[in-house]
Amino acid sequence: MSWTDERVETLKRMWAEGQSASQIAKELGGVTRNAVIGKVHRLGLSNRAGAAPARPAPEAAAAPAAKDKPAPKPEAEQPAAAAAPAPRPEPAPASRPAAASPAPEAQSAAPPPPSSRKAIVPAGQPLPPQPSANEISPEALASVREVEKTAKRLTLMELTERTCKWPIGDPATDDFWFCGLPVQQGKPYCEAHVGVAFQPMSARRDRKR
DNA sequence: CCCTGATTCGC
DNA sequence: GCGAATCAGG
Repeated sequence: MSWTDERVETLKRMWAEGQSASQIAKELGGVTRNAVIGKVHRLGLSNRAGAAPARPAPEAAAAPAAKDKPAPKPEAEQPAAAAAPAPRPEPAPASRPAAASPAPEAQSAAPPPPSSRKAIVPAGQPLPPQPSANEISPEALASVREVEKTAKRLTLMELTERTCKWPIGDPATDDFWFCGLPVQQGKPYCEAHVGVAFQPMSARRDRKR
């Protein structure tokens, strides 16, 4: 795969959106996160908001000796960076593009409690893609079935923070185990199970009787 | 252990 | 220019 304009564009966009290099690599396909990071650097768009610990000076290493080591120029870094001391108006930790709320009218939630309350957190994102369907997507179901074939079949005691805790089988029988595949970070389940565990919203109607 | 980005350097 | 290997940190 090569860095076509299109791919570079996607890279730029996603990087700007705060997507991680691995996510971008996954999206692009055919490249590793290393490749993405390398490209990001070469493109000169490195540090996103203040999240870069910035490797301290690696320090000019030892002796170049006789090899082809042109005189190491101490200062020869990014020319562009220096010229643009980007002022950072918003220290917002969230790198999400502010949701467009064209409706200035009331309607919006978030009734700000007058006071006497601990500062309420700004509130989460507007949960964008919410398919109205309360059904599990066919793909999700399919992948679950697929996954259950390759699951690690862990026992309760074998579960860790990083193993999918999705139960499979009947607890009343020996045929019961936990998925055990690597969890999706921050979630209790693997990707496939997260897909079915966190449904958009369940319209669990009380049975219509 | 999982992840993140940063840097180096042979290609 | 590219990106694997490596590094440093969370």
